[in-house]
Amino acid sequence: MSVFKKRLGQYVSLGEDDWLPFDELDHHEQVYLAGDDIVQAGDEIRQVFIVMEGWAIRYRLLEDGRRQIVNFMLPGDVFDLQSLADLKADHSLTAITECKVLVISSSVFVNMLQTSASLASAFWWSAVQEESILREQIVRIGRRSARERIGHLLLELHRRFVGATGMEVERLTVPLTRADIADALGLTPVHVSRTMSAMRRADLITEGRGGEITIVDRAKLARLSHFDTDYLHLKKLHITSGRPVRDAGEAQRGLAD
Amino acid sequence: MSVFKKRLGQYVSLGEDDWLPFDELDHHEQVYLAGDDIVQAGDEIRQVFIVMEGWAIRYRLLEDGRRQIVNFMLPGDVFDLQSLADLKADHSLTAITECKVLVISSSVFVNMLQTSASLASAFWWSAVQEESILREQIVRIGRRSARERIGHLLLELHRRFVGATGMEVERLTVPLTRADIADALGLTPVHVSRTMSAMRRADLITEGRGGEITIVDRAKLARLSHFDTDYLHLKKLHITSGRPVRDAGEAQRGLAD
DNA sequence: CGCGGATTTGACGAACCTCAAAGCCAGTGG
DNA sequence: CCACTGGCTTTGAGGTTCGTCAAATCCGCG
Repeated sequence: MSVFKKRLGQYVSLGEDDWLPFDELDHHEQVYLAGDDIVQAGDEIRQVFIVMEGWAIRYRLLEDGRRQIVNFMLPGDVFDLQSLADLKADHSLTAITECKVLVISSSVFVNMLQTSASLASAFWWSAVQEESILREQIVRIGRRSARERIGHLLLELHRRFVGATGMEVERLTVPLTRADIADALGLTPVHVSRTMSAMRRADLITEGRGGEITIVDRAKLARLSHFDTDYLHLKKLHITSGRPVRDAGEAQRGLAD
Repeated sequence: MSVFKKRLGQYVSLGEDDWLPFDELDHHEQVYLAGDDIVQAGDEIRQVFIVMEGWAIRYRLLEDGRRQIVNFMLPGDVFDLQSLADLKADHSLTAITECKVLVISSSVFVNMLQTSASLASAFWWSAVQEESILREQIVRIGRRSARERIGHLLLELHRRFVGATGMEVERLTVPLTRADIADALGLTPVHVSRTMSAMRRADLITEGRGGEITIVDRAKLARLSHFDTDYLHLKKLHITSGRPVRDAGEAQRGLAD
């Protein structure tokens, strides 16, 4: 099953049949190389995108060159649902690794949402989760120290990666430079470097070659970073007649997992 | 016309007829006093809320008491559209002045969206704008100095207030303490106080009694704060057969207005 | 007038930034 | 196979912005 069906499956249980209206959609797959723009600020977008492979960033550039990464797009993430409102993009999107992306015309997509209540519900969850991640990003950079920010971000990326791929990896390969991390967290590359060195010395993380980061003790790092998965809304619901109903068998409130 | 019809009217042109499905909705009005919680983190919300009067804040509390205000809710703002996905709130909402709020059951609200494409489009815009404001908040606290943050926030609040009420006020009455501003911008009350004093001395703002703030020279403050209204998506579109079409007569790109 | 909450001011400290040089790769070409 | 290159990371020294603590002031209100 594809990444993104797996990801939406974190929240809703959809059978293969439920996906039919989606599978019949007219779409095409597009490959972007690392560094390619997917969306530029000012573009009028008429498509919905779904990341199938690779990582991308959403960011804004200030006139003086400062950059703020707003969030990360991982495999399974759906984006520019905002295009359904037919607005100009107020930010840019760039692939940071080679990316395979599914492209669907907004109007075709809207039609699908109208025919299938369960799919609409699934994609609505995706939009809600994205917004929730934005809010958490605000808390992260507004009220946390450098070490907390980095730890918290790593835990989020790990959790999202596991959620999307279904692979319970220990080691997370993060294709981010120190500058990327800095621009996401409102820090400088230099300070990120220093802080991560300290985290390595404190046995919180280890780093291998090629951006491979291992979180040594997730519970410990979660405590130090005040990380709680609630905002990712990972509880699974069951769809019944278009209205999701909470599944009592899946109650769990996750600390670092 | 009510505040929030006026606000949604910033983006879509809806006649009185278009509002009929909405006006027939079963709803009630609720008054909250300053300090009252409207939503608490952890609540399972089944309602959509529309602020008619007053200001509210959406915030998260960390275990050690740190608070981050995620955004401000002004008259005309619609919130907890996320409740349509039937999730637990991951943040709290509190009135900071006396608030009059329209409360509508989520399921009733969803039905309305399905019957009226133009209303669905209008509320979709509202959700998109809210998300865009969140992104700008990230840029604001991630990559701007204290003075830029405060100036930028004041300009946003001013612009949103004018948009919602239709009143082209010069003087903005901001019911925020220094602690509120600090918690919104990732600063401390002390530093906010110092920075605003400096802004007064620099003739950027003046403050009267009761939280009344006047932005002396909007264009100048906008330049200093790198404020650009694009992210508020204020361009008006016309609805035609459910799909909005750009109105060529309204092209304008706003600096501080 | 006096109380309580918010704001301001001052002195000092910490977290994070800037500039700059050195180190570390991975890839390239001789 | 080795030297060279360019990008990223690390380290150091010193500076700035913002935070902390605490006292003083202001202001609305009973």
